[in-house]
Amino acid sequence: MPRVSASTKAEHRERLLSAAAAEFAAKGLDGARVDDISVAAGLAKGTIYNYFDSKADVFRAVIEAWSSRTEEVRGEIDDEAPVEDQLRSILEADMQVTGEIEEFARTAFREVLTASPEELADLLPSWDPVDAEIQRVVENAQAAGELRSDRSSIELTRFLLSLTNGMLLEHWFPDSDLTLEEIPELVLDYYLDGARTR
Amino acid sequence: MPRVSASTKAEHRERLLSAAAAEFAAKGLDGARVDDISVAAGLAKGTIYNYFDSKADVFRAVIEAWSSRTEEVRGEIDDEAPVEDQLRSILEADMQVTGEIEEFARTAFREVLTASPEELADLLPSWDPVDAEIQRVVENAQAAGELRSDRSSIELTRFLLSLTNGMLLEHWFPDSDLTLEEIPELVLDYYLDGARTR
Amino acid sequence: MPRVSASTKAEHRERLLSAAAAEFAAKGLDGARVDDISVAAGLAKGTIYNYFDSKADVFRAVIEAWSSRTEEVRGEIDDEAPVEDQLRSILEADMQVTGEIEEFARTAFREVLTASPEELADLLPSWDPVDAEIQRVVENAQAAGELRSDRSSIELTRFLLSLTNGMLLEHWFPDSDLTLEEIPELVLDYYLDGARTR
Amino acid sequence: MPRVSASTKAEHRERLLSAAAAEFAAKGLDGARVDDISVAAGLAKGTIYNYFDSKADVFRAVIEAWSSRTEEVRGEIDDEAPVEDQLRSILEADMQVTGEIEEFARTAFREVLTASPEELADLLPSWDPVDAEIQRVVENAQAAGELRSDRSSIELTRFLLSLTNGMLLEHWFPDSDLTLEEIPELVLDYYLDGARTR
DNA sequence: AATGAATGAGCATTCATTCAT
DNA sequence: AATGAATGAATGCTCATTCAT
Repeated sequence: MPRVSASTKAEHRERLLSAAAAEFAAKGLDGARVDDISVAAGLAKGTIYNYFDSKADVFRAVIEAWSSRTEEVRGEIDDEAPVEDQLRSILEADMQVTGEIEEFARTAFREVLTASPEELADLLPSWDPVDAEIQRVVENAQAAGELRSDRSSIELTRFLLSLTNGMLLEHWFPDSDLTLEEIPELVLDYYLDGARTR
Repeated sequence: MPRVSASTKAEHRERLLSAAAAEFAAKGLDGARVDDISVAAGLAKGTIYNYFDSKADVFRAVIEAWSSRTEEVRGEIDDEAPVEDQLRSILEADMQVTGEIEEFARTAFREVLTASPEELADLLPSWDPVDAEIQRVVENAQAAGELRSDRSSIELTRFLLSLTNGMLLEHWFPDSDLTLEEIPELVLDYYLDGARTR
Repeated sequence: MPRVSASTKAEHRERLLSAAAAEFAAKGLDGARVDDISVAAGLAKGTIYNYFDSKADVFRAVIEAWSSRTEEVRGEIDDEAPVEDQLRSILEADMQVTGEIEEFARTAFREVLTASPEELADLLPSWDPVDAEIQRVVENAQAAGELRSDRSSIELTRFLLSLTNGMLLEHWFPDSDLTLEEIPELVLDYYLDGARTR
Repeated sequence: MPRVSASTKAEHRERLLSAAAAEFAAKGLDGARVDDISVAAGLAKGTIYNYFDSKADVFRAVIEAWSSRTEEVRGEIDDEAPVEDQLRSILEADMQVTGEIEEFARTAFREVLTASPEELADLLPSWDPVDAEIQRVVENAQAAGELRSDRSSIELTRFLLSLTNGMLLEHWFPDSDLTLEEIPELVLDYYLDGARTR
């Protein structure tokens, strides 16, 4: 019989992920110390290696947890609602989850800008550059005539993602007064109507 | 009498900055090795410390050089031109300079996302969150009725910066097919007109 | 009632010894991992500690098994045969057993050269420096006038052992083309007649 | 100007090699700690890495020093002398040098028996299985009719090397009473005349 | 007996920075 | 100013062994 039950093991894994998110958030990927994560999770320094292969593996697992959490929170999108509302609920869910792991998210963003693609591949299992869910909403809206059709759905999706990511960056700039909560509304406004006088 | 003339010293400093930009670009801030920078500049490994106090100091100096270069390239903006053209020339100049130091820019972006504000203060001399030049153009355009007036010039400026930065991020994502050259036109289109059908 | 029968236990022990021999052979004493041995034997990683006290204890047990096997294979020596034939059958039996555990034998040899005598004592139960069986054959041959009598039987025995061990070493040198099978004949030739012209 | 002169640097290297030989001798290759070697040489723990790339590199360097020392001590061989005398002076020189680094030699022998060829390649720059100097002497002696000609010079050289190595092994066996000094004479006697009654 | 999670000592290597020359 | 040897703090990861179940 194992020394701890499967449920204890799962709990330990949770605690490690949680401690890791905090540690990465506070110190960044390079700055975080594996031993500290393990100890912060209430385990001995080496124990984390019973759960993860390496520091990069821990990082990857935290990202995955974030990703799952996002899908979970997004929930179902109502296809019949105006594009505005559909996008709003997606953006709000995203910002909510991002807020939950606020500081880790910043670190994760940071690592995407890692110098070498090889290292990056080590950190992210895969990176789907276009968000499928958003693209679906965009396509429907184009079909319904709500969004421009002179740009492909991929292009319009990237526009939304770029704008959102840019806002997040802005939010993370030192001394920024842009809060996470305002982002969805701002993004929607700018995304849909642009800056030109109508 | 100094052992090397002032001009030699200036040249050594240039070479160090140049080597540093390349090294930071290739390996990131953490990954770059001070020794390598000094040697790549044709000097002995310790010599860089006669020019800079620390690795962070070198980084800061590279950023400053980049910043100066940006202002230099932008040149004068024609106040009378349509807002579209004014913004285009700013964006094109920015992308040109970014292109010149492509990889370093990515690293610099990355470091702005550093976990702790203290460390960041160590890296960046100051960080003016809103670009004054762009804001001026926006204000004029609002006055001329070319841009919406229900948002402040600060807000519209941030919109432009966020979108541009988001596009840069997109450009730097692994396997992205978005090139630097296309960014100004895309940004302008999205910025001015948004995604909604007109 | 024990949870496994005595015969199951004996079989587990066998499997562990066998897996250990393979592991030590492939990785050496230091390189071998206790966990791997246990798992390779089809048991859980900690189970090996129900059979052996420590890694050194496992190693010792493998050596003992090898030693028993050697005696078993040698069988009876025909006292009446020429010394040449007696020695040949001993050497051939030894090389056969060595061949059976080829790679482990190399590791065992290696460990005999361990730096500290204390560690060695931990690894080998005892080490009888002169092989009694060979010495008996040598003594008989001296009595029969077949071997020189100006050297003691101990000396002549050591000569044989040194030469054989030296050949094994040679066989184990990287890129050696000396095979185990040729060793008995070569050893006999050199041992009996030396290198000088007769 | 460097902080220490070239001669100081050379001396440091010597001290490191010396400390390394002692450390490897006492603890074996695996057991030796790089830090300890550096500190034992009177330098800070990291300084050894200014002289060598890795632990394996240090080991290699000690082997090379041993090898050079052997050539140096062997000196010139008198081609005209009887084969017996030529071989004796080679063997005596070898045993003398081996004696000088007695314990390290044992460790080096041990590592030649390393399980994997790749690791070995990491330790030894190259391994010439037949000693050229001895082979030359053997060839001359065969030409002069002093040694058997039914075996190639390579074979007879290997015979000598195997016997010598076997004796060294014997000498290193725990509780052996065979001294290094006796080895040359014993080897010569056995090598030339074998064990059979003449 | 069997299991396998937990433990924590142990270690090679890196590299920013110092400073004697 | 330039040099480059010396320094030593710092850390990811391994693995023999323990022991609760």
